[in-house]
Amino acid sequence: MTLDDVAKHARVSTATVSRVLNDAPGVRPATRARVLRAVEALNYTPNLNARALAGGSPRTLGMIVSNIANPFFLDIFRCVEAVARQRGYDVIVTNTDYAQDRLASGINTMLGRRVAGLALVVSETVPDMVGTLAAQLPVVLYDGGAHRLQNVANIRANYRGGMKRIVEYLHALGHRRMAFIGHHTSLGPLHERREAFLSVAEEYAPQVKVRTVASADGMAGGQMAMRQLLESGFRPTAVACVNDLMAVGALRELHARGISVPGDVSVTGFDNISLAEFVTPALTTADVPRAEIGRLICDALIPESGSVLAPGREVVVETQLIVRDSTARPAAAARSVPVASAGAAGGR
Amino acid sequence: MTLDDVAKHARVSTATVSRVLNDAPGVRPATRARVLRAVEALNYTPNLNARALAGGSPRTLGMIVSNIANPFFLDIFRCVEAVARQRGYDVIVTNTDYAQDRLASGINTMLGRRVAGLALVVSETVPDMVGTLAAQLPVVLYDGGAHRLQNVANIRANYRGGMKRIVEYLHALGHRRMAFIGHHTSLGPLHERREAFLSVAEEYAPQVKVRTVASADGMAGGQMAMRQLLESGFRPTAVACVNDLMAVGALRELHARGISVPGDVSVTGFDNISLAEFVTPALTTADVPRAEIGRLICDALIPESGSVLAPGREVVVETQLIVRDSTARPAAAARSVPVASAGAAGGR
DNA sequence: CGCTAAGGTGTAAGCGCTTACATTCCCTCC
DNA sequence: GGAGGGAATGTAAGCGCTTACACCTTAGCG
Repeated sequence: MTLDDVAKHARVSTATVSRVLNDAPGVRPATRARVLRAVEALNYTPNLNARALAGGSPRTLGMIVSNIANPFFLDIFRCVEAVARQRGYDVIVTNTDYAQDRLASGINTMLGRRVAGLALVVSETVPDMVGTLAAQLPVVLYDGGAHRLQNVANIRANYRGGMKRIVEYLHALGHRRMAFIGHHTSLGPLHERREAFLSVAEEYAPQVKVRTVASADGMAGGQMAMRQLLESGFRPTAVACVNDLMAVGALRELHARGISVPGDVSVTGFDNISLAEFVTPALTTADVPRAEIGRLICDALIPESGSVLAPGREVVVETQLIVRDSTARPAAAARSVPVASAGAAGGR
Repeated sequence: MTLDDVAKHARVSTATVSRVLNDAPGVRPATRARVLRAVEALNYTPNLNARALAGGSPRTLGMIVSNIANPFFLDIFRCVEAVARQRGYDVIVTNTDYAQDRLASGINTMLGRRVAGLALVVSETVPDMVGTLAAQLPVVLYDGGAHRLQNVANIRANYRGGMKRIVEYLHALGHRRMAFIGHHTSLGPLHERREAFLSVAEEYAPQVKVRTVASADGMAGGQMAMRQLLESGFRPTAVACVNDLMAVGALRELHARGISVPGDVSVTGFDNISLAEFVTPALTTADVPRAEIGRLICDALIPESGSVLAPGREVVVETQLIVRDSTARPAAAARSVPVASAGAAGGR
């Protein structure tokens, strides 16, 4: 089924059919109706490849995320999709699993598809490619960290601020031995959260002892990290996790060992994915507004929208502390007895 | 950057460049090297649209799922992607949120992109369109239910069998008042699970009392359904949920009301998503082998692979009961006394 | 040494669409 | 009634690629 078939059937030229399909002005209603009828009758589906090739605006957005299994990324994707869809775009997504080579190949695929714009919602190092990339199409970077670039729009969440709020909250509750559970701590933006944790904790040093561990992103990773932490001998009264998913894993390990949360140990997450409300105990976390991020991404990528976000500019979205049931004052015993094994003061 | 540029740079014709890029035989190694160097130098990315248009095999698979926010579907997607990727294909996915019109538009988009094959992993009614669809490209249907079609490959999980095993297991534990929590119970395959629950329960009638409720798919829906169930006055000692995600929501509601699981009420899920292991208590569920499903989908869609799954054929994958901590014998009181306003046992 | 047969490489015809430009049509107005 | 002017429609040139086919080497053989 091609445009030509439709044109013949409707007894018009391909140009007219094309006009109807792209609802361009200047087609007599009668003609338009005839064409639409032909389309219907022939069950015609435009060939998107041909359309893209011929230079019609592609109306497809590309998005690359680090870990689509993490609901945080998934939420962003869904928000972007919802907004884009509403403006007549669809979005194709690809996943890197934090692997840099997959990022590169993902970018190439997107480029090859000639997407109208590309959102890079990844934590891993963005190859130099991105520099030249921005010359070819609108690009927006979420969480680009150190790789923030001159000529692309940058969105980032104030992770430092959020983590600071979490640590201060824990400190205010009376916690003096804290740990941080992260993943891929070498990657820019993830590194930042760990740094934020450490530097805020340091403000309270030497009063507050810290320790950090890392594992793979995900619930299993969180569980593993908590296991390592506990086996290290360090006995934190509060554990801050780099994201909610890992916190859920951490919770699991604590439960398995009969350590009560928040009775014995407080746990915090980050992101405020919907799961955070559903685990037991419900997670204290920092909300990262995915809907807003999604909207910003679309604004930056779709020309029609009055973009607030010019290339080269950076928008910082704020996080918000959400207190639920996984945090509480440390047990009296823990508060008074400083415990010697707290030797391993964190990273650095 | 076009093929032409590369050709000029390498001082060959576009045909030769194309041959190199598709590693077709019959290019002198020296020439090949020169072309590759030019590609490198110019940082050339082939235009996938043009390639698809020109009739090269598309090497892109399409997949449509009902609810990508449900890890079950996401897992299938990831498995399909992994296998496809390994065979040089990439896959684009789109999401219907159980809406039939979005299914139709998704199919059109996929068709428009001229994907090499299309996997329909949806619960909603598949429009007649599918009939003609299969004439155009390889199509595989997962869970097509009643809409199983003659000319497409069908994969389905033995939900009935899995549900039967769950109900029998619960019955064997001594449960005599059971409920079922579902969603979209009008949709074929989802309807099937509810029916399976009811018919198995009926075998034990009138000894076993049942009740079913439904809400939206997802944790919030599960919570809502459980709330409705409890407020209805019916006091089941066991609740079977249509999937793990809803079970997690149900768990939450029980916890909020201080009803202990499995002490007061047993809960089961379905699918065995990874979250099922991480919630407290860990969910008893039925494992649906997503990896196998993913492999079957790829086999059906990618011609190279020695497809076990010819069009028109149906493959049934088996489920397996996974017993964890959310099920137990009903409390003695519940077994003898028909009504139990379960005392607060709650957390921990 | 000339002929043939491959193997390498180039040429050019599309693939299905969009769009600038040309053409036709139908009114309007003098 | 004919000229002028929009509005409606048609024509055709690509978009970047693949591929059948033509062409030109080169090597092998008699």
